[in-house]
Amino acid sequence: MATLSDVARRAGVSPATASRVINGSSKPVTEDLRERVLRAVAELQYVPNAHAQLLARSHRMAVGVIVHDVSDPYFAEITRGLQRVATDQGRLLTICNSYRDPDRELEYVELLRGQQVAAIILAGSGYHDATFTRLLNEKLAAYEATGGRVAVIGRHEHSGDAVMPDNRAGGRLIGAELYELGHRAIGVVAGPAVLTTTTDRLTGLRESLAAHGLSLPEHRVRHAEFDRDGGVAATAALLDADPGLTAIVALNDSMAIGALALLRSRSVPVPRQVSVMGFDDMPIARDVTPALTTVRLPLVEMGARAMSLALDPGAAAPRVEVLPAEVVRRDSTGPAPEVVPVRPRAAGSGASAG
Amino acid sequence: MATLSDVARRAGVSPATASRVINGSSKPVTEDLRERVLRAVAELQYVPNAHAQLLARSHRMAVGVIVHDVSDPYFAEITRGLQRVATDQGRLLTICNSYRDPDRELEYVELLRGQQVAAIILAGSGYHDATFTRLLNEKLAAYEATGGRVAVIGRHEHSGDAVMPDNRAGGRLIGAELYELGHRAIGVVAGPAVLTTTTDRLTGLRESLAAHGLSLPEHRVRHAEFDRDGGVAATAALLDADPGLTAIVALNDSMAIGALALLRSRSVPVPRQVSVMGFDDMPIARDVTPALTTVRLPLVEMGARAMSLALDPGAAAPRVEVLPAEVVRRDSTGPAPEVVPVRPRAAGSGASAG
DNA sequence: AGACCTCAGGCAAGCGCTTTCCTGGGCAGC
DNA sequence: GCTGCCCAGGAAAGCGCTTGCCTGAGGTCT
Repeated sequence: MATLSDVARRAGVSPATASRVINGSSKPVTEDLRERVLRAVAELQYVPNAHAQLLARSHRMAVGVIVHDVSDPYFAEITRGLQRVATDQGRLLTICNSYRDPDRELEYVELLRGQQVAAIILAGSGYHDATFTRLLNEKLAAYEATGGRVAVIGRHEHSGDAVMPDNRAGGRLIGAELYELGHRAIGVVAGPAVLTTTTDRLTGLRESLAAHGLSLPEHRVRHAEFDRDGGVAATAALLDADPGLTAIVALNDSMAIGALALLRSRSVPVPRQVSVMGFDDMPIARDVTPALTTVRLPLVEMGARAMSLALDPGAAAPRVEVLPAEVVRRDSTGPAPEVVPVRPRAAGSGASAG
Repeated sequence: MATLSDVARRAGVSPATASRVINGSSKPVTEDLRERVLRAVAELQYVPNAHAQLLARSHRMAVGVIVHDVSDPYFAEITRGLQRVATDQGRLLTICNSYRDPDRELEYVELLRGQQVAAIILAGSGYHDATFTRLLNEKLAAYEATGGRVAVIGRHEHSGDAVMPDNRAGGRLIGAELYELGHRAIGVVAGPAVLTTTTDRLTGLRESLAAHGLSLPEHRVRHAEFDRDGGVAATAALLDADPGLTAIVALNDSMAIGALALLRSRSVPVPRQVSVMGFDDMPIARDVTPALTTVRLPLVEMGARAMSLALDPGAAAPRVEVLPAEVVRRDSTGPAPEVVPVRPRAAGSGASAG
């Protein structure tokens, strides 16, 4: 591997001059020398050692991101937003998948700290786990104490800058929507109970149902993995225990897709017999059949905002931006069977604010 | 930021000893000192500077991966395979998205080289572009000359180790399948013509149709972006020009989903009036309606194999592993209308090897 | 009891780069 | 013609870590 000294030697200059030419330093270099250096670079196919540069330079350019899983569309969208702002500001992104393992999340905080990133962004639900939360906050505090910046997406446990999707309001919207359609027997396909996202959404749903004097008994809430197969399993359990359900709420779209798959396999007509609502509005939601009614979260925007917060030197007080959720009506919901709906519905699949 | 010297000073030992304790060096350290060092580490929340370590150490642990877009399920699956093998061998993965921009791909090769990665893996279609190919090969050769390892997935332009999905054979399978079902008026929803993946699959399809005396006129092949919206656009163009088509082949599943969406919006029954076949077998293919008949590629396996090749010091001769494609029959294909099918089909949605 | 061996621990030389500070040559000014 | 200034280029000091080599204390063998 060619080094800067090799280049300098070949060009007949000092490493200092070579460095200045290569980095376009403000210090002027004679045209003649500049050319010789550039020729040497080309001839040797020289590429600077990024680690040596980082070690020698003072300022850090990279930003670290910890998500549950980038290949999950929810995080893919958020990452798109993060990426956009980062690229605009000439920052490099290091993306880490925790695969919903809190320990791995802690490890990644250390790893990113070791990589000297300028900021760390934590995306995705927090955990109901006091020990973990304390440990995480300690590590983040240590990082911030040495000048690192931290921003979180959708986690209340951290006291710094945050972008918060309004999960609870989204849950309320679902309750209102289904109540209005006449649904009274509602089952919930929920993600792991240990995730705050799950409980927030559930709390909102409960609140709006309670406002109408309805409660959500425990046996009508089934927890499973936050993915398609979890949705299949939870829906099956729900239906087996309670065949009379007229609506199923999945606490994210992946689970909703699983729910639809199970209902189809059992030949349950959606929405004629059972309505299904999801959460997140991932891109695929419009392409399943029936197209999924869901609660939209501005995922790309959330990523963009979080990155802006992280890169902006920042006010003294922590900034918290709450982004609203809205209902997107498509074809997977309809009036509860045997009940006159409160409000007539169009058959189309257009979206509208909730 | 605490440094190793800080730790050493606080523990009352030399940096050398501290380093040995922290890295679990083979050199023995007295229990007493070891404890003091570890305590100092904890108290200072010390995390080693990864760049300094990489600079000081000789061996490289990270592996670089360049894909078109990880959030595309095709690459997400491949990445899963890469990740698995990398993790097993204690390697860290740096993932770069080129977003199908050849220039960005070149930049990333340099970037990864600068990061001193042990290997670079290029996943995703190559380009029909001689200049780019030459440039890329030059850069890769320079990297390999300094001990770097390179493996590619699905690119013939590189002469080293490679994992090749059998795109051409897959194309042939599609042709055979549709011919057998009686389809004679077939349209193709294709990705960008500049991608070798597109042309390979198309070539295979043409070959099998030619074997039956059929040709594929240019106006029945529409090129667009390799995603859902590209599928919508190309299918619309296809149908407008030729309403009598009985089958549509999409050269990947994302486009196929777009095709299904467009057909639904025009109320064209699938597969009764038009059959649709995809390519890749992404996970979502089974959850759209009708479930998508497609050609399965062992994506995870491809990633795993590529990583194995890249990490295995390697034979002198380049190793090329060709992985087979197989048809997965689901519900989006059926006999051509007005034609008695060559072979009767079951109504179920089970998958079976082709 | 003396010579020798063993082994824990420290010294210091890098890894490849950036950047401050210094040097020495060329020029203008007096 | 001499002093002083300006400026391009170089020397060298790190950045934070690893590791080969050396040292000196303790133990062993005769």
